[in-house]
Amino acid sequence: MNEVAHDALYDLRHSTAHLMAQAVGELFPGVKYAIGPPIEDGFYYDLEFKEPLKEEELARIEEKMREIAGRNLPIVREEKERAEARAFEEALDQPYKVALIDDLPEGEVISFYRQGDWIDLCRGPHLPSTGSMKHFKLLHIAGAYWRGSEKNKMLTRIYGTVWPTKQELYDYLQRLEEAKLRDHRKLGKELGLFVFAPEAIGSGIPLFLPKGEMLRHTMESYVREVQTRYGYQHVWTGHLVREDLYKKSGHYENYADVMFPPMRDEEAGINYRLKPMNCPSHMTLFNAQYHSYRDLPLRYAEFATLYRYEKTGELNGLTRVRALTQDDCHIFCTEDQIESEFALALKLIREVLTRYGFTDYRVRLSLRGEEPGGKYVADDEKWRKATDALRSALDANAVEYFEAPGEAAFYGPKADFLTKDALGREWQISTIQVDFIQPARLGCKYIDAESNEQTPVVLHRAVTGTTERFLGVLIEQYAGAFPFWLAPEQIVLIPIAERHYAYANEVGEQLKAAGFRVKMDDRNEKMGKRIRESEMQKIPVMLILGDKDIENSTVSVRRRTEGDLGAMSLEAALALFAHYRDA
RNA sequence: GCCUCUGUGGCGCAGUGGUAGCGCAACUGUCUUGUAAACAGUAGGUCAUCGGUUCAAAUCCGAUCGGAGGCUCCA
Repeated sequence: MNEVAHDALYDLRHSTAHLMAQAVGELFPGVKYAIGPPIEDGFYYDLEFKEPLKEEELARIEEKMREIAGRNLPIVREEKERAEARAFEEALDQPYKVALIDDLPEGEVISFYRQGDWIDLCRGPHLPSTGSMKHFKLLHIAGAYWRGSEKNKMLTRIYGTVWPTKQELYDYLQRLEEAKLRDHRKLGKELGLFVFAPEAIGSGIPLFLPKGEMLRHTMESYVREVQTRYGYQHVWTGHLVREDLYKKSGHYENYADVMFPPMRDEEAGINYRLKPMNCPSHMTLFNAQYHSYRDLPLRYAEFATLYRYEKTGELNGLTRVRALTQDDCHIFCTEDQIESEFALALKLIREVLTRYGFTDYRVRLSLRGEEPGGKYVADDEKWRKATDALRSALDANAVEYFEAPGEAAFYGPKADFLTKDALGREWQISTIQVDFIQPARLGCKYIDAESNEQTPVVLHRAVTGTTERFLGVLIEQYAGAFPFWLAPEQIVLIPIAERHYAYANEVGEQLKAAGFRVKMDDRNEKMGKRIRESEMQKIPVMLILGDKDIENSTVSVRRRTEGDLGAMSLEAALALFAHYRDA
């Protein structure tokens, strides 16, 4: 959940959540209240209704809210003793509030806020009265588990937004509309990048059209080139793995239900799994050869398509799929090398994210939860070492981060890079993880300077994370208008009439020879129409070729969104495009 | 998986009880084009699927499948 600054806007949103709760209470007597906090851009309230709430009721609730706001009720704080507070909520038949009171630490003041005859347990603060809440809108209904646990009852959550002025509300709603226009699922269809075919192929498995695959290819080539430059070696480990390996590594215990069902080789009595992660495979590769301390650090990288049986409700366009391609890497090193290897991985990640124009990300240090046990491997000493190593590496590299207990992998803590999609949803892209556990479980060894066997530490690292998700977020970031180097079609040739086709082909061949991705649009359509469609397909450069160009041996360059750049020689155009490609 | 919403030709949409319509795309023809949409014509849909209510269902009800927004999960 996003932390929200405690300011005037926070109070407005918090108070509007109360206003909504009061309206709901008047319209639906007997409704039970859970929690209703302000969030980024708005607020919500979790409620338990006797009957399911229909979306069309939101308008009625809004209307009632306006009426209550119109009464301009003063909002008054009241404090009660614990026993009194508890008895009060019990008398109101508000079990969630009673539970919240029981959770409050001893000695804490228990406060309530009253507006008219409606009252709610709340820490506050709030606006002085209901009259100043004017510019709000209820957005949608969702289910949400009480206390965020799927073991608990599902409550009804109503989301709303509120702003100090009418203009700000309008602007916000406009932003939401504009965000929908850059939705990667919509753009993927419009630009012909990828499709889903749930009936034929299955849910959550994207199929890439030629332009989408060109993007994938460009992205992969680029990362491969960077990784090679940073001393990584690329490996390949296939798609099927014996199930036993995951029992050894600990993945089976934690993720059996997120793996696709096993394929059974009856004759050999062996179960195979579609590979859901690479670590055990890379460690098996490591174990296939003897290693001296001189070999370390050893960096195995792979672009590997993994299969995870994500629950249907969790699938989301390209950002959450069942077939995902990770640019995964496992760095085998000594404890002494952790910090320098982390720094190197960090440098690589920053270089790549910068190339893609990603500046808006934050770093989460994902730690083991408060309560040991659960999925986490129990070895306090190793966790302490791994956590210290990660923290000091982050500090040494002056990385700003926030800590998130309970977000670690079962085998160790991680530094995750999070970025947002068009709708403000946060997605993990890059990650660096420290693992003292799996190498020991899988028997990884190297020989140290004194000829003794040692267990290496493994850093898990992904740069773009998964190609599919990264591409999804990238499409939204650029609104489908990729920079020249990434654009699946970089240059489109538009010969004006049939007699210019031969010249256009000649120009096209020279551009292709220079390594550019060129498309010929020689359809029998008006030039204006072909320009329009190229603009909408977000092709960065258009070359118009007509009588004047043939006569003067030129090409007429049009840059998308910028318009006509005029005629120039092909040599000048090639130099210009080379400049675009490197920019 | 859970809650709410949703499913009409390739795409975007209209049609709330009397057996489907528009725009774009496609196809054919005419036009041979100088920087964001030439003109005319043609073809294309068992209204997601299955079942029910009704004289009659795209329309009402139920189930299933898919999609969306959340929740949970995310090696």
